[in-house]
Amino acid sequence: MGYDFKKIENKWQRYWAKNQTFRVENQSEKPKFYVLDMFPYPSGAGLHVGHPLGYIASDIYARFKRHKGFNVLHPQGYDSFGLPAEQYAIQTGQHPAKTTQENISRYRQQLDLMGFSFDWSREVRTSDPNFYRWTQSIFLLLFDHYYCNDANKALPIQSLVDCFERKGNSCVNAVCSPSVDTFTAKEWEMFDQIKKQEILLDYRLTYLSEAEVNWCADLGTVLANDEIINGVSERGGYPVTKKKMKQWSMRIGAYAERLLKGLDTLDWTDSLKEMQRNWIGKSVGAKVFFQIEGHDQKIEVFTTRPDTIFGVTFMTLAPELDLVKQITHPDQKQIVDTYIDQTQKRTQRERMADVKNISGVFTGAYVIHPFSQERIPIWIGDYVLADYGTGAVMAVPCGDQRDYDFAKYFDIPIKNIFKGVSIAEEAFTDKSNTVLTHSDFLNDLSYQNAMVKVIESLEEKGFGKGTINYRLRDAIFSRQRYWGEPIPMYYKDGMPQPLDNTDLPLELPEVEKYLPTPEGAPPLGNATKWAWDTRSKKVVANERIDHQTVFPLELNTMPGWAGSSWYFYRYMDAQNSEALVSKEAVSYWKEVDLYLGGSEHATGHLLYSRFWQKFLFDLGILPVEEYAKKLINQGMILGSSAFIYRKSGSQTYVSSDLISDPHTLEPIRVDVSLVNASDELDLEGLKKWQPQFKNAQFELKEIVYKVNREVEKMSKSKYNVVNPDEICEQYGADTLRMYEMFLGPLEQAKPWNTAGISGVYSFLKKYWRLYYQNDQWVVTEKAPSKKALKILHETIKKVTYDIENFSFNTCVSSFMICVNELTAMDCNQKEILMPLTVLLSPFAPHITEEIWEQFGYDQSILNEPYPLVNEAYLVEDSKNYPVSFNGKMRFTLSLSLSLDHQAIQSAVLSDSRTAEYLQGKEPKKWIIVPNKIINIVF
RNA sequence: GCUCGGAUGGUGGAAUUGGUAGACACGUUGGACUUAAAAUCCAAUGACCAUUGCGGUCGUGCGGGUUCAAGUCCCGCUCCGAGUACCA
Repeated sequence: MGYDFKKIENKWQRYWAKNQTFRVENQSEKPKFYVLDMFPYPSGAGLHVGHPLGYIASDIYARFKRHKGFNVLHPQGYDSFGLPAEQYAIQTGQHPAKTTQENISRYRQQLDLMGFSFDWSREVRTSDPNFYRWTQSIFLLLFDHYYCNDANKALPIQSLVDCFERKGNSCVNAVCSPSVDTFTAKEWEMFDQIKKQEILLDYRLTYLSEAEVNWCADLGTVLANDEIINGVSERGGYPVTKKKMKQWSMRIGAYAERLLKGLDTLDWTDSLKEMQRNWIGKSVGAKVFFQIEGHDQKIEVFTTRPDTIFGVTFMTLAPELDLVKQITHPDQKQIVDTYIDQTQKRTQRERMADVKNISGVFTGAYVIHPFSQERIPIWIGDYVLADYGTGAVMAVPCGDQRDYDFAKYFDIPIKNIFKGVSIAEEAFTDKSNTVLTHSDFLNDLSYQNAMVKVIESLEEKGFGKGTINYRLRDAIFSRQRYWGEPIPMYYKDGMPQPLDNTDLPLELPEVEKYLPTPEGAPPLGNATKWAWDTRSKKVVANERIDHQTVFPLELNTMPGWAGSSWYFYRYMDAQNSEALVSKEAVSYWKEVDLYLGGSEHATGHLLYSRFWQKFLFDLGILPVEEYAKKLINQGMILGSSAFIYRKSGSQTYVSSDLISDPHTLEPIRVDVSLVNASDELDLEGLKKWQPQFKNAQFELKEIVYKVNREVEKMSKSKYNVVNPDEICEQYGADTLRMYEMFLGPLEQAKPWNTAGISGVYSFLKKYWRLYYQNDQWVVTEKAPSKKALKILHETIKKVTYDIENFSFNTCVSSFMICVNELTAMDCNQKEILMPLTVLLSPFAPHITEEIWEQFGYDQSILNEPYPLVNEAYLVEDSKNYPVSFNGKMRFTLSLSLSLDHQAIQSAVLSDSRTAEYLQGKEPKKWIIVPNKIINIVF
């Protein structure tokens, strides 16, 4: 009997489940190692071959580390709150919890088929009340803390209250909303409760505010910046507009600098770190205040080029600013109002698509230049964004291209303040090579020197201040959805009040409908039992609301990233009902040693989770400031869609090798399972697949219909999904695992192509035959040859090195070479084959278990690096040997395993031919490249 | 526009980081075994020239440079991918 993968895989998967083989304890003599995957959202479509790529890689690494003697934590769970389950619920009325449960079961089934070594006893689900109870708890902690810039960490809000009572807020250096006014201790005492709460809300790390949000009407919810792509929603591609709403936000900006600095300590790819750096968007510059003519108020601008302040010829404000209406001159009111109206009507997408069109209007108002006292006209224009900086720009057309274009378009004067530079065509934006002129006290200074001097002067005269600005904006935390974590807040006198930690979890209420209410409230507004009784500490029916002891609860839920921002700590202690994770567990596991996931989370999950980490670190709950020192991004596996071509308006389809004029043809996607590896379409299958093809006619060149292929994202709607279950059925899980690794470098995106899988499959069959031939096990105790040992140890060396560098594709190649050579030598000694099995087992765990059962398991070999062959000799028949030039001599050496330079040197020197070339001279310098070439300088 | 990647046979991709370019696999061609098929095994396979020899020439997107030696390092381009986008 040959290699019966079905029998073997089935047997071991059951064995592992029954014996809980991969269960891991929170204490051990061994060193610990934590391998984490980004947990999946269990969608209704199930897994396709792209999903497991990262899981296979992490599983290989986890199994390898176990062999190396580590206590390995390798858990898995589900990010099970989310929009698709809710949308499905809206359409069908099925409770999202039910569909989610079904999807999870299906996922689990598929994951088990691939033989992953997860410790399922630690499974987490973000939608489980026992889990989200702690997500809510973290929310309450954020609510109960503020960020102190002096201590550079989060502190309890009570310490802020103490400070207000003693000295007011002028001495407080904390991160807060820009609207906060200064007050004294006395004034604080005089404020009523509501006012006090309002002020505190301006400091809390999670706060409620009237915010301009990205509203997506089709989804009925607010979206975060990273959920919008090209001005439309990431999910569904619906238009997004701006809208003002009361929203919970997270003061992530407080951590901007630490999030930026922390990147330097992380072993992540440069591109990913760069993405986060850009997203945080630090820019160094200055705030400058411009007095408005005839008003008390000043306009505050942020600029990175305060050195060009004498080049200012106008100001531009974002049309959304409230200030605009206050300062607009009556003569200009109509035109300004019309303009504001227009911009508000435009969606974000239209505004973005329209970058080239310059628009704006003059307000009729002026500011006074702080240094020159010149009158400077104030314009509004939609190239200025309300939510970056202060929403106001000091326009320097000679030094900024957008200001330049705006000035040219509206015929505003342009003042050149750069010596020896022409600005007739475009602005001069080069900072490295400037000399200022027409700039009063900054004349003849370079960029660097002028920056220092102007900021000094601004601060001295009170005209401004050196400032650092971040692009990173506070993250909106409210979602108008049902299927998310309830926010544990109730409302008393319009002010939010937290539940106690001991009252958690605040469980999701049942609702009749999952749509927003007719009044436009979020879906939780449909719940009839959604009020908080402060005496019984229980959720009670809405009709009992009396605003004395029973209050309405918050209707918004948390966004998708809430649970995923800390789930990896829950795995350490998943059943704990006392704390989100116990001190013992967290001090043992500490942090994730290897995190694997897609780079699409660069500015979402991977940033938010770092923020929560730093916050919980400040509170002493977590022991480290960065939870994942090492991160690998697996590349996406893409689908290879198949297209057929219909003649417009007919039922005739033209084979792709006959196409001459593509314009008369409509491309139509067909299911890839109907197409073979040579791009030939199964016509009978197609006719059965969809009724529209039943009476189709085909124009063929040969006897087959050829399709065209195109690489795109794998998705059900593109009919290009390849299912891992089918591959497991046909070739087995071990083949699938190895083939996915063999496909190419882990981090690279690549199209799925089943064509090459037979190579890996025949490798495993060949491997099996090393142990099992003619219906019996054939491994012997005979001593192996030196040559066989060399092959083995070369493979151990190479594969060990490659696994540690996540180069799994070359590992598979090394295995193939090894088995090919061993087969050719007819090699079946136990001393060779057993170590090989240990080495291969992370990749193909089922087949290797089967072999261990027969011959036992010996891991020691992985910890003994290539001890057996360590000598060097010169290749006899090398055509290069020896070559002499310019006083250097080149040799070719054999024997890869010798890293011992002494051995190599003595091998060379003891050769008679060497003496001939050296002619008695002592070698001065050796350049040794093992197994390659050595240079000797003499 | 800016930032970061990348470009190697018919295809996916190797190349120990400056040391025999094309490992390994797919595909293709030929052969063995079979009544036949499947499975398995063997051989050839970058291009061109010579194939009555062993061999030779060119070759890692393009153009230069450094070096005894460059796919790899430096300078200047071209094309492709990803991220980001009026960020003042």
